[in-house]
Amino acid sequence: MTNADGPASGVGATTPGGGASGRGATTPGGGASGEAPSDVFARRPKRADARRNYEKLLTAAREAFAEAGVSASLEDIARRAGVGIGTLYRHFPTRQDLFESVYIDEVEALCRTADDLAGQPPWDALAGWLRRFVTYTATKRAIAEALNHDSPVFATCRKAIDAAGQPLLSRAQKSGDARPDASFDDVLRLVGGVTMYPFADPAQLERVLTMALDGIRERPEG
Amino acid sequence: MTNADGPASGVGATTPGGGASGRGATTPGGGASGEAPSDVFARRPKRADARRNYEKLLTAAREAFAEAGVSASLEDIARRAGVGIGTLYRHFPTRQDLFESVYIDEVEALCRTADDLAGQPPWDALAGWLRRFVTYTATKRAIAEALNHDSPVFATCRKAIDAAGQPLLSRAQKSGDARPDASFDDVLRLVGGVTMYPFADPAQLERVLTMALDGIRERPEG
DNA sequence: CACCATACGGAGGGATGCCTCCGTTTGCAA
DNA sequence: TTGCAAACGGAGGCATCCCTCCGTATGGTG
Repeated sequence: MTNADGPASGVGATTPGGGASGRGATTPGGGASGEAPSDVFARRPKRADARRNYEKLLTAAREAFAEAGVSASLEDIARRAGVGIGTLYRHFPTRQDLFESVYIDEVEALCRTADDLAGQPPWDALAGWLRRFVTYTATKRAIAEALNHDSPVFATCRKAIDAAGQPLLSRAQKSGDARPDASFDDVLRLVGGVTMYPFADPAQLERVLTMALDGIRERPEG
Repeated sequence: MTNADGPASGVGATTPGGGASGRGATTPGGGASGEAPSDVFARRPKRADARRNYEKLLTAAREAFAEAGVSASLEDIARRAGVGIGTLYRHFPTRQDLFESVYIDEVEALCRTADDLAGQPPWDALAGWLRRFVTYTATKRAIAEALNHDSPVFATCRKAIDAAGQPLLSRAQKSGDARPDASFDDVLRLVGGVTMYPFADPAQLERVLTMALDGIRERPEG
């Protein structure tokens, strides 16, 4: 797995001292109980009903952000999830927390697919992962501009994506399939941009994606 | 001074007395003015102070949208422009009007560059125009998601862009420079996506743009 | 079963934004 | 210079959202 280590489980639990929104309370820093964090990101609640509501909120938030963008009303999200507004705030003290949690879910799924593709030939592995990356950006697009890019969560996720995808690119470059003068970040920008606007026609997505991949591919001869 | 003109033309002149934001319709029957309107979009006010404020508002709006996104406060925009909120509403009865006006400005500039490039070799002309297109999308990005895609203004702009760029692509395809299996819309999506996120490093923008253009280019061998 | 820590729901105060309305100012033509 | 239509500014009513607070409900354990 890509996660090298896992210091405290709650990467983005609550904003540290300096931050605004002086809540706190939830997920107290002192909860050093002996749980084995399965990954860096885990921070699900433990009681059954709480966990259920947590999931419902996450789903509702994903939908709401996709539909209404980053300015979706939190009260509407609570309504969609069928819980009270208070419950939303307990789980996600700030709007940022909600963004981050939705985002983290996506990143985890994306990183997992890199492992699944490890056995493929270099170019196929890279192309396959980039295809998966496109669906990731489609979800991310809605909340990207509001994600706090200085947040430690964001940095951690970015590192996880790099760790998952960078090897695939390097391998394809070593084998001569991918052009050598492209950085990993270049590639992500090119491919990620493809979903800037939603596609009505899946066939078109396929065509555009093919063009993007051709742009990444090494040209046959000079 | 000496503004020698004032043809009351325009796609969406100010809403008539009643109130509802019924757009369009204008299309003055006669076009009795002696001047040939250089484009379909013009709808500037005629009195000097009004025109001045109109421009100030447009500039302020462009800035505000770029910074704060589509949900920028209208009152803040009026403040930036140094005019009262009432003035803003007189010129732009709805938020959509403001979006559209900013957008139209950009489209006009983009279309003009197509003419400038007409004399270039096929591929150079296409590539040059697509480079300009990138800067257009950078501005558009902020307001794109809020633009009413059903608006007649949007449709008109889209047509104008097609009319400006499509010939460049066709020419490059006929000359064998651009791949034949790419529609104009495909190309715009690929290139436009490049600016999904702002670039800190101009050199990187150049690299990614090169990759995108390579994806559009016909591959050397068969 | 009984207890209590944990979680829940939603009313309500405060803040902000949207948009209208109207008294005042100003450009410009006679 | 004068008169008036056009444009201006901003107060204020209404709507919405954010977030807190606290009484109530419930899961899980002894």
